[in-house]
Amino acid sequence: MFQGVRLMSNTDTCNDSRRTMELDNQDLEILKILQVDVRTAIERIADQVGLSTASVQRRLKRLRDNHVISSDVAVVEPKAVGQTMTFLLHVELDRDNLDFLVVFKKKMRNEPRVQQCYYVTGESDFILIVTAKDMEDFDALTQELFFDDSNVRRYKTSVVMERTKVSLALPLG
Amino acid sequence: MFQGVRLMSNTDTCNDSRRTMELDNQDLEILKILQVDVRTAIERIADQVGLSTASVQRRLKRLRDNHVISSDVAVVEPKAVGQTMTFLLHVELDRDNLDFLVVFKKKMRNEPRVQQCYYVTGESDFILIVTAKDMEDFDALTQELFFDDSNVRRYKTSVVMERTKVSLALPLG
DNA sequence: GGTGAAAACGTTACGAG
DNA sequence: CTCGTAACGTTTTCACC
Repeated sequence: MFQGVRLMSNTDTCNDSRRTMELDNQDLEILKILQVDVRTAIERIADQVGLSTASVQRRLKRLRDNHVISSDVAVVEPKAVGQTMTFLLHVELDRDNLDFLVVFKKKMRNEPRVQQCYYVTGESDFILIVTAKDMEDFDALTQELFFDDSNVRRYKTSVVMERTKVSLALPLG
Repeated sequence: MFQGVRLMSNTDTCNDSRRTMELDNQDLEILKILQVDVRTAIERIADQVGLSTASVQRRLKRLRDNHVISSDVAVVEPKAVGQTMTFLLHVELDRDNLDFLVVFKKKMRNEPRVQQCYYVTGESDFILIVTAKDMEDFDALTQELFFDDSNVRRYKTSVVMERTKVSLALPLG
């Protein structure tokens, strides 16, 4: 019985609607606006871009269907919800074993206090951006992530004194 | 002539509607949902939280007016718009002079390729998360940011091999 | 905090270029 | 294949309970 994953041959088309999509200037204009405020009325976008609402609508649907827009999120102010501290961690793993990597990444993705996790070149393996309510919360987190049954060789903590710029916006056009 | 910054006395009230607001579990539930998808219909949120749409509506307005929700953004997929590379930079400034700091921060906020900028404790002064179209684009950026008329003592580049987790979501409740 | 009517908004079908 | 117009359905908003 065939239990493996069905792989695509070279000639197959990758049909997960993630193929690169051509974007014209008007698409980019739409993205520029929505990157700053998703709640902008389509009518207003239409005015600004010089298209009808229907056209903007269609483009928007295409942008979302093709995962050019990967998500639409409300950005919450950390201090307003008691997350008063931000840290930046450099993490070095014990081995470059693939299984450990997979386990570690999964752990990061499942931990809400880890906002961001980057696998990088250089001395460290991973760089994490982490929020915590207070020092105690942070200590508990490092305990969970790095001591209890872990393959972390060492880690280095930087305290964020100021979140000078925090965004996911991209340069467009 | 008075040229300094007008400081608030201890007894002044900071009247920018950014004062801490009490959040109950239902507010947190609303935030949890919107953090993942701002486009969730209010009716659906109401169902999930166990309130009427009007109530959710009012809470939402309060959350936005009080900057608990600081913005609503569309997250764009970097690769889809030609931003194929991500870097993490450690930057050390020449002096801890306040004016230099202010100038540097402003530069970071005005540069679209700098997505994030954190002022941190430790060896480095700043940590940047940067996107670029390619190596050439990245080179141009470092040139602009760090060489032309700058107070940067040194910087270190890490190439991001994988954006394992990239979000601005916070742990709530 | 809930209800419901009015208004605003997003969506889709259609015909045109 | 993409546009705009216009009618349609849904969602949000708001005065009132």
